[in-house]
Formats: sequence, C-alpha cells, structure tokens
Amino acid sequence: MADQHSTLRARRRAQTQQLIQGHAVRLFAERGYDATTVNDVAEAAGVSPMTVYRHFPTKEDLVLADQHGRLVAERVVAAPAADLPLVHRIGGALIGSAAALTGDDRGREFLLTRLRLMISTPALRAKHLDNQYALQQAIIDALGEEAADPETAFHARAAASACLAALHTALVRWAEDDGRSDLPGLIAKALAAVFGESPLSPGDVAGR
Amino acid sequence: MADQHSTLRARRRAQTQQLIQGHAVRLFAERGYDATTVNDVAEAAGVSPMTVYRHFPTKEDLVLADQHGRLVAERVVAAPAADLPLVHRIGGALIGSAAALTGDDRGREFLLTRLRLMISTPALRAKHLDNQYALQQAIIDALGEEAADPETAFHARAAASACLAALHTALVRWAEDDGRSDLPGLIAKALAAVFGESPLSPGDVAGR
DNA sequence: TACCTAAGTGGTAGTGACTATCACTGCGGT
DNA sequence: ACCGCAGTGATAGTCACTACCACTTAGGTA
Repeated sequence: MADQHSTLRARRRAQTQQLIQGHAVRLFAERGYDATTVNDVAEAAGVSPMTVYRHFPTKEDLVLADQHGRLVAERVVAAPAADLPLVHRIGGALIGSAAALTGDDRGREFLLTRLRLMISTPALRAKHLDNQYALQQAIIDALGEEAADPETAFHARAAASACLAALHTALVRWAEDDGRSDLPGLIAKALAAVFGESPLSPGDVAGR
Repeated sequence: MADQHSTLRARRRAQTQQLIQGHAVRLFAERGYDATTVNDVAEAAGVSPMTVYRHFPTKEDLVLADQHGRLVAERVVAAPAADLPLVHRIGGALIGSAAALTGDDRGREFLLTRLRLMISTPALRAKHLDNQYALQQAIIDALGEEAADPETAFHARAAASACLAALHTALVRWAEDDGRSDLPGLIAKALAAVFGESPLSPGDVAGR
C-alpha cells in the first residue's frame, strides 16, 4: 500500500532505509549492540544521526524493523480454510510465512543475523517479544468479527498467544542451528508439541 | 538467601526498597510512566536519585521487581507429582502461585496497579514479557536434568512457553476485569483453551 | 570498649538515546 | 515556471544511566 505511487522519492526512501539498516546490523554483529552508538551507524551509512532517527524511531528498530508481522496477519485472514480450528489457521499462516521468508539465501542470512542479535541482546529480545504480542493482537483483530462474545475472544487470545510462543521457540532453535534446519518444519513440530501430535494437513498451510 | 542474617541493615534495606517502589508505582499511576522522571520518584521517596538506582537497576524495575518468578520456579521443581505431564506440572505451579499471590487484598491491589502499568506502557510490557521468557528458561533449567536429549528439550521449551503465554493471556484478562474475577480460574481456563479441555485434577496444583 | 571493614548513601561529571526546533534542498504535482 | 512538502542536517536541549568520588554508620573484632 505504500508503493502505490512507486515514485522516485519512495524508492530512494526505501533504499536509504535498507542502507542504514544494513550498516546497523553489520556493526551490531561486529562490535556488539551496546558498544555501537547510533552515531556510529549514521557515520557508517554516510548520513546524519537525524536521518537515522527519521527512518527508525528507536535504536532497537534498526534490528527489528520488518513487515513480516503484517504479512502473517494478512495470511491468517486470507486463509482459504476459514472453517478449520483457529490454531490450524494461525499455525498454517506462520508456517507458510516462514517458508516464504527462508526462500532466498541472501535474505535468510540477514534474518539469521538479526535473529541472533534479538536473542542475545536483552533490549532487543524484550522489544521483539513485545512485537510478537502486537502481532497476536493484530491477528485477533483481523478475525475479530468472528468472536464477539468474551468467552470466545478469551479462547482465541489464548490460542493465538500459544501459537506465537511456539513460533518463538522454533525461531530460537533455528538460530541455534545457524539456520541449517528447516524452519517451517521446526514451527510445525513446536505447534505439535503444544497442541498435540496432530500433524497439519497440507491444505492448512495458507498461501503455499 | 539474602536474609540469612535478618540483621537491622537488611531490614532497613528492604524497607527503603518498598518505600521507593511504593512511591514510584503511585506516581506512575497518577502522572503516567513516561511523564514521571526517576528524580521525581527519588524526591517523593525522600532519597537521592543515586539511591534509587542502587536499589533498582533500571526505571522499569521500579514496576517489575518482585520475586514471583523465583517462587513459581521453585514450585515447579517441588511439585509432588513429578510423573505428571510437564504441562500439568507447570500449569499447576502457575495456578498455585496465583492463588497465593491474590490472597490478601492489599497485595492484590498493588499487583493490579503494577499489572495495569505493565500492560499499557510499551517499555514495561516489553521488559515484562522478557521476564516471562527468563522465567521460562528458569523452569526449563530447574528440571533440565530430566531432558537431556535435544528433542525432549525442544518439546519442553515449547510446552513451557505455551504455558506462560496462557498465563499472560489470563493476567491481561484479569487486569481488564479489575481483579474481580478469579485469577487461578482464569489461568486454568486459558491453559484448557490451549491444551484441550482436560480440567486439572486437584492433585496437580502444587503447593495448595 | 575502642576499632575497622564494608554497606549504604549522596554529589559531580560524564555518555548516549532521543526530541524540538530551526533552516535548506530538491522532487512532484499544478 | 512555480509552489508545497518530503527529506535532510545542525543545534540545543531532556532524561536514563554510569563511573568516581567522599561521608556516615552498622556489625563484627581485638
């Protein structure tokens, strides 16, 4: 929705963001997150500190910013099998998104570096978990009209939070394996560990 | 382990901590977390800003500091029914801790105020979720010797994370109800929503 | 009882994340 | 050709947090 214009300005904006984030993640991985100042990042990217803050509201966002959350939420809503249990819809969306995300090697390596930072740096880990929580609420809101009464809503929130907890467990394990294992498979295994050993049917995986 | 002496010094220390935290939570609730500086808290408590930082490493800890996590971990380990499924052991410990925690009215009201701050303030919410994650790892470590091989450990981590996700869902709901509903009951319901409709047997609730 | 170590407290001067406000430049639409 | 605004930069601030300093006093010891 942002590139409806695809104007030159928007392209340059996206380009600068990518430039800044690239240098930021590289420096954080090299020197450590706390040991690297925003000024260092700005200097490395060849921009002013002000510009960094314009594109990334906080230092943490330099690592955490992505649109994966939005994609997942869209996937849940666009799930073809709306009659399936909620857990399967969310789980399928998570697995499908993970498959799309780990597709190309370049993106996977970058994601892995960011993930390692998120796990090892307390400030990043905390905000990342909060982002997961925001994603949970986005999912609930996305299919909110289906659960009007409080009991159903509570049930849905519990289920969604458990799904994302399983996702997080899988992500940590994937990072520990240095991305060598199959992420969608890990997520499926984590979900199965939580909700019981019912393997997801192929139709459950939304979008792929 | 700190009050092995129960000396005068230790008592005064605990007293000062309680004094500072009391004023902090009150001010945060009245004026808002971001609008209140650590200096304001120090002034209200009648101590120097230095002293605040000595007792609470970060501003967030003024709201988040408690020993509930330690109690929960101990409860899981001390569970009488070590042969029960992991989920039941953790769930039982959570429910039991919640029951003990919401016992007296004075403590419950304070807990409720802190919880409201944790939910509404992004910085507090993030760090609180990270604390929950630390608790998860503490639980896993506490019964770590039982799960040596990676597969079992992965399963245990997924289960523990889902339990804590259910706990969080229940806590949010409890805060929305202004603490009027039964917290242990909410936790049990959230756990049931995640893991299936098997109600916990009385024996599962560790410690009470 | 006199003494001594260390814990608890306070002051000062920092660093670094983040904000408010100003001015400047160049793309994009009229 | 021309205006408007998005993008960028510099300056000066606020505030969380951290050494590093000195002072007081509790708690054990000679």
